[in-house]
Amino acid sequence: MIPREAVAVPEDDLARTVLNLVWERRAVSRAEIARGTGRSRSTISEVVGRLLVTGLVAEVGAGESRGGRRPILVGFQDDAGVILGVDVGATHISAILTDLRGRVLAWRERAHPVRTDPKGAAALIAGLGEACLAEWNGEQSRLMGIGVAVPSPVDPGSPDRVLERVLPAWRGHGVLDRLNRVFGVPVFVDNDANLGAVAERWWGEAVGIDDFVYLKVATGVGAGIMIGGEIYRGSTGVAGEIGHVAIDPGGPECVCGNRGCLATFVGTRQLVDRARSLLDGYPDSALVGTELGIRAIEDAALADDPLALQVVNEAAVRLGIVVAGVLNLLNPGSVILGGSLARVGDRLVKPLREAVATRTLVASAGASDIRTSDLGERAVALGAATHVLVAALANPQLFPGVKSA
Amino acid sequence: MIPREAVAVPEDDLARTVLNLVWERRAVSRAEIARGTGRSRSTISEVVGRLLVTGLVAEVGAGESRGGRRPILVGFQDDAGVILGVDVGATHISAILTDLRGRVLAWRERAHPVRTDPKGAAALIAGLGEACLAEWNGEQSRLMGIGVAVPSPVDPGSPDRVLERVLPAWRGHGVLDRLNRVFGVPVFVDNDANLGAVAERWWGEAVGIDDFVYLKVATGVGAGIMIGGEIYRGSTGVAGEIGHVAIDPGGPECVCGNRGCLATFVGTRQLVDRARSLLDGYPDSALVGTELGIRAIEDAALADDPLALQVVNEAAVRLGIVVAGVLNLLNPGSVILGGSLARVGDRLVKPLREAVATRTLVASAGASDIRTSDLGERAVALGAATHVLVAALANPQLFPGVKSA
DNA sequence: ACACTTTGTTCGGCGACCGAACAAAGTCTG
DNA sequence: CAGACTTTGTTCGGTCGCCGAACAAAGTGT
Repeated sequence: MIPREAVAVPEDDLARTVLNLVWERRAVSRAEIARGTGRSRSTISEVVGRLLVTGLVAEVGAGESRGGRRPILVGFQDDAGVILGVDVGATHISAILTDLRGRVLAWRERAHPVRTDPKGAAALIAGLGEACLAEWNGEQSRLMGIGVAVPSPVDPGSPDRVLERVLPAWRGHGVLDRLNRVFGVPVFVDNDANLGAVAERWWGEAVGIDDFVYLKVATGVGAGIMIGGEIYRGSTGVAGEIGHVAIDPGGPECVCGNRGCLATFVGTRQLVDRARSLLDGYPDSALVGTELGIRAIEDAALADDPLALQVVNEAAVRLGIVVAGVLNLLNPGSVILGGSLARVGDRLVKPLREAVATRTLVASAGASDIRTSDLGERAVALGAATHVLVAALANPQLFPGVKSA
Repeated sequence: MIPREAVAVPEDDLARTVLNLVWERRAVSRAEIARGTGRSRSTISEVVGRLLVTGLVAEVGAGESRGGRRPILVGFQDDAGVILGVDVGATHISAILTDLRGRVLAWRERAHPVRTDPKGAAALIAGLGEACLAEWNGEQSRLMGIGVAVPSPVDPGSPDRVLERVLPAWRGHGVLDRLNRVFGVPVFVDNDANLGAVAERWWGEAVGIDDFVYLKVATGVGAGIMIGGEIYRGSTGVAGEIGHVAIDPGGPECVCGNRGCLATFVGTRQLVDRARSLLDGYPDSALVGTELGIRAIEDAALADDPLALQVVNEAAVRLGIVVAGVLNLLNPGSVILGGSLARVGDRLVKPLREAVATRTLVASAGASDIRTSDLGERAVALGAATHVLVAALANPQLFPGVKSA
């Protein structure tokens, strides 16, 4: 529709600043932009003029008068581009298509043994992505980029686009290159917990919070650490890999070789095993005689089944030990619980808070509230897509139709 | 000597960049600066010209030819200003005077009951500062600013210059205002562990490391967290206050109300108490019959006294539990042990490393080496002074003789 | 109806920065 | 050892981003 052919908005610092301001404020007048950026109205007028032809912003009517002529509102065009987010989990793969405001345009999920069949996973990712685009039914050329979440650390030096040495079994399979070829857009990768944190920071419980920790409790346990509004990856990219924090010196041996790691107590497999071993003590539990699965346990907990609650409780206490350490060390503004276990809500958070209270200073514990995510199972895929949006807002060349001069 | 009267170098971005480059490279040609900053030689020539008249940089001879005319080296003048750093400890106050390269020009220390006598402390700080300046015997007008380390969290929103509500007993005593009035220069404040980390990052074991944790073990235990080369303070300023991490659910009760806090095991008081209770088991120890003090224990440990080594060992294991958590969570490039206990060196680090090894993933533990500081007892005061240097390099207006146009 | 505000545009001008040109002072080659 | 080539640092005219003043348009209040 709109002729969008490599319009010139180079690495223009001011144009980027204005674009970000318009995104944040959704619709804002040129005069307001001038005040917000400290530039003159004449300069802003010129910059906005260049942004208008990219289609990323548009004049969207008049605003309220502030005692004089009514301002022309310049609004960010959320539908100027779409982003694909992919969540590669241990057992499932899901894909999400969003606009530039994080709205979900399409979603697809499929179970897949990711670790043992990387080749099939690559094909499945492409397929789910195609399916999302087909469901959306828009022009494919508006696809800006693809974000991929992997259940594994990433290289902190070059977390972008590259990276094959993530999943050991995936080495050399060129999954990302393939995605790039199939869809013809840049591909970004990061750790799943990190991207869950991104989703919370932009659309969830952590909006406006610069320092917080996102705890993903699903197949495994991992933390995404946001510091100063940016993902913190550590010196070698394994920051937040808290599955192997030792919380019980006399605990069971872990695959990592140590004893009593958090991962020996919390995680899909561990909770199911624990529930099974408790079955005899809870003959009235709804879980007796069923095929035990994590989903069933979570559902049972939501229905206040005593066995399920006991399992959740124990997990909460174990998590609480680690969360207490996090609070004392990092003093985050918030701790957000995500992953499937977050579905049980207060049944997880309440005992966790209690465990934390006995292990932290009032000053640090009081400052950060602990809550569950409400983004649901799509959180990580949404975060993956958002990661691309963040990259584009920092470097508008990634937006469709915006090219350097 | 040099007429230095408010020469014009405003918030000039380029001038600041050039100044920082010259500081880093110590002496560098204009052409080299042009290459390093990406500006043209003509532009750099003009900027350097303005910097020369401030006295912060000077032409310091010719460099090696690279196949053509020999370059004129522009060198940073380390003695263009001096900075006062003050370490307000729990039992001692010390002051240090440094040049702009962290060289110690003078040092003074005195025991003082800081918590119970804030008024006297304020006078003592001023006195020690005056004494340092007198020993140095230079023009007082070259004093750029004062950095103060306090054994208490600071407000993350405004860690600069202000802040009285730090030490409860110090409230409203206007110590900083008084310093400002007496010396007529800006005063900056921060937490002691944070400033210890700053010292390590600029002059110690962490030079070139962006993400690391500094652990100060002295009267109490505290951590300074450096992330991306900047001090991380947390959402309410208590990040790094790890004294009350619970490491032993069955441990002794702590003043904070919880049980088994790190602070109940490690710290001057705790180590001395522990040594006393072990005396009976070590009749051959050199510490038997002496007046037990932390310094004596440290000295004994350095002489391989078995009792002292046992005390250090136990502390190392306790610290190791917390360090392991830090490594798993933050994956820092390094963990640096400071404070008086760091004096014992490998006798602390070796058992600590062992304790850490059984509690961390190979991936994170292997990446970050754990070592002791070699900055000694002056580390924190040095860091306080360095904090002012950092502020000045970010905002050259703070340098003497540099004013806005 | 009038004075006053606010918005958005036009236009002349300032200043930061660049590139070309040049002199000075080196190195390298035959 | 002379001549060709390099590199440095300066000078100088030109470009470009941004500003401020001025203005028309479109509001608000009395």
